[in-house]
Amino acid sequence: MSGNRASSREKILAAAAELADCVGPGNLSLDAVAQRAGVSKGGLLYNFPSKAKLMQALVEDYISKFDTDLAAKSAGQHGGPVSRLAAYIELSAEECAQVHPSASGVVAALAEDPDFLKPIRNYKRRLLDSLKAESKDPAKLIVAFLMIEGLRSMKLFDMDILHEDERSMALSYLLAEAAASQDPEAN
Amino acid sequence: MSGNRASSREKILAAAAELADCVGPGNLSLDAVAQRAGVSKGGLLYNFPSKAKLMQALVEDYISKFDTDLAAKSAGQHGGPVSRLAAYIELSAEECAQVHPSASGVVAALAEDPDFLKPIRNYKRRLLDSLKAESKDPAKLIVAFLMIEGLRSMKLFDMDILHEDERSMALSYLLAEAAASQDPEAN
DNA sequence: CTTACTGTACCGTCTGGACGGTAATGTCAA
DNA sequence: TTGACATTACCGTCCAGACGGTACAGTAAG
Repeated sequence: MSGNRASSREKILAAAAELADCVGPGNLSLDAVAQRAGVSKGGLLYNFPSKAKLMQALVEDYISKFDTDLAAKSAGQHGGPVSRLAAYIELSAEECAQVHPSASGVVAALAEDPDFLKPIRNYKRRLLDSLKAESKDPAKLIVAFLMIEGLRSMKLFDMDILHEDERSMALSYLLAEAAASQDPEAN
Repeated sequence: MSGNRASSREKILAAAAELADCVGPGNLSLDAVAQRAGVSKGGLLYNFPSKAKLMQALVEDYISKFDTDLAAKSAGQHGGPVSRLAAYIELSAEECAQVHPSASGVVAALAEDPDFLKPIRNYKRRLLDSLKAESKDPAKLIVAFLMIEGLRSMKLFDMDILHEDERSMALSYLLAEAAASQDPEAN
């Protein structure tokens, strides 16, 4: 019955993200995380030797999950393979539709030290570059990318002011763009 | 020679915003703010009876400055009066061009407690509604609004990954939309 | 014997904020 | 004009509590 290293790690990461969401990103304490995760503080520090490492892991975990999902969607997990832009748009839309912002841990990392977000910055830049390479209309790509960024930040920072019809309007615009960029005849 | 209440308030607010920018939003302490502002901690607490009030003031100050600038630009401070959408786009662009993110205090408030951002959410919703009332093409308004939101969040959270040509591409797209929404013949 | 913890005790540091003081600036009656 | 009192705007000190992190003894499973 004793510990499974991997499952403890995940429980702790999940607990940290949830807590950050409900107590506020700046008030994330190790004691609280340990309690929420159902491990002792000693156990927490056994898995993550410092708070900084926890934060780093939170961010890396978020990125790797997003990247895995993106690859799966792009490869055509349900339905045939789609363009990466379409996959990116759909995935972002799904993420924004979630009730629990899955990236609240990321915000906690920001509160602790903005540098923790550097991996995300790098990931985003690489993603944008790879999308650019596949796109025929860079201007429209930038428009779509910025819109998604806007949508995501609103959700993440609990600033979502859009009505349902406004959001669906934005989404249908994005998906139409993605389809156009994918299908040579649509232009 | 003794204190001017108003100037102390402003010095403190400015110091808090600057500090939040350079020490990280979560590490904003009253002592540090007091030192930076050139007042004692007691003096700080006299002007803002608690940290929460400071944060609130930071956010309100940011909103009111933005709103004042928007009104001035819209009324045609330099050049004739422009549409509010055009003014909004230009103002946001200027804000994003700044080296010092003028809203870093807002991020500090977020770190303390996400609820401090509610006034901003309300302001944004009202702004969007008023722009909508003036717009002939709500879909394009939403696109523009989301793009600006994306641009702003990137700047604010130090996630600005766009190259110069990409940013200017986005800006020229936005300004073209603003002009089109203003000038009935351009459609 | 090792891995993966639990649990407790503890330390040094930092933080918000309460508090008592005080100099300068009004206010106002005599 | 002056003295008495009130208010404003701040200073400097102090403190209880929270926090990150360490140390270490114990334990249950494989």
